[in-house]
Amino acid sequence: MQANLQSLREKLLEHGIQASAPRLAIADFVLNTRSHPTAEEIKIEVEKKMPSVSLATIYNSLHLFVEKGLIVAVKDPASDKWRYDCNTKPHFHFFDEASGQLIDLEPSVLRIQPDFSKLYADFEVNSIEVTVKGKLRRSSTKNKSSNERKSLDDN
Amino acid sequence: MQANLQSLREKLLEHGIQASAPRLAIADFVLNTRSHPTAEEIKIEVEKKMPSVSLATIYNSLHLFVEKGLIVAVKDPASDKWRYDCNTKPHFHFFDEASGQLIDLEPSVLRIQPDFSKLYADFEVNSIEVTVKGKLRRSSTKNKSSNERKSLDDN
DNA sequence: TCTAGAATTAGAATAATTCTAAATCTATTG
DNA sequence: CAATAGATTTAGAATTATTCTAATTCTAGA
Repeated sequence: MQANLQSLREKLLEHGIQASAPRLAIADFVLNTRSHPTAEEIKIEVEKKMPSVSLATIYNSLHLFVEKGLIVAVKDPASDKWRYDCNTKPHFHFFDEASGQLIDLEPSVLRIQPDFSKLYADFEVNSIEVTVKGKLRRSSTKNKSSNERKSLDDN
Repeated sequence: MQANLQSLREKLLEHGIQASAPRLAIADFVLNTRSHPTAEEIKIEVEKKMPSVSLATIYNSLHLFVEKGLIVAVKDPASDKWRYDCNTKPHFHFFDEASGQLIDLEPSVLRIQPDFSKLYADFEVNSIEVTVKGKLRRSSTKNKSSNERKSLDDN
């Protein structure tokens, strides 16, 4: 991540976020993992590079990132924690009831067809959130890579 | 509810739940509202009839009801609270971003078509949870009745 | 009526998040 | 380059929903 520190700074600026050392460290981790980390998990990771970082800064930064559309907050289906997702494109989530792991699902795995006359008569719809719950099959390829660092050309 | 106290007792028994005064009072409220109340809201209501009830009993009873399949727990999309839903049939939720209100949606308002080859290759699916977010239209009929007491023949 | 187990209770404990107020940093201006 | 205003960060306290604990009360059945 040393290599793309400059591009990370630019990405923050593009989103109207003033860069600072803690924000860069937080963004560097959260934008490059698929693991949907919690604030506490992000702190543990950021502390490795920046031992002085406080939890309040983690929360401040995450709130700002969410507000500016850099990342998305997702409520963990099982615990009372918020998780942070760098995938801001429309997608669904799979919740593995065995491990508690949250995994992104491409939009193509589900087609959602609203009955417009029923739904839109009463509601003005902004978003549709879908969480599929169940168990990961052990042989899954998605399974193996889901916690890895994102490759750089990935989005 | 005086009239159907006996049937309420039977309903608990059918679900393997031993009836007690607090449990009957809690069930009487939670099974007869569409408002998806929180534990605290349930306590306020139950206290009107039973001022001695403790929050611990509310939680104990709700956990038991959920475990026995009498009701369903739903995480509030905005706050950190659990809400309790007497509708145990498959359905979706609408979250009104203006009021914070959670409203049941009949399954017919959305058709969900999983791409079986993509989804079931990697995952064993137990449930699909859908929350539609947006704003209630002011003229909606659902809107007006959504917090009312359920009519008795309603499920 | 007795009793064992179940249910209830008050209040303490927990844990994620938010708040507060002081300290530090940073960008900009003179 | 120095001064400064505003932004950022920080430690630690506060908040809040929920869970835990241990004592008390209730209840069903012997």
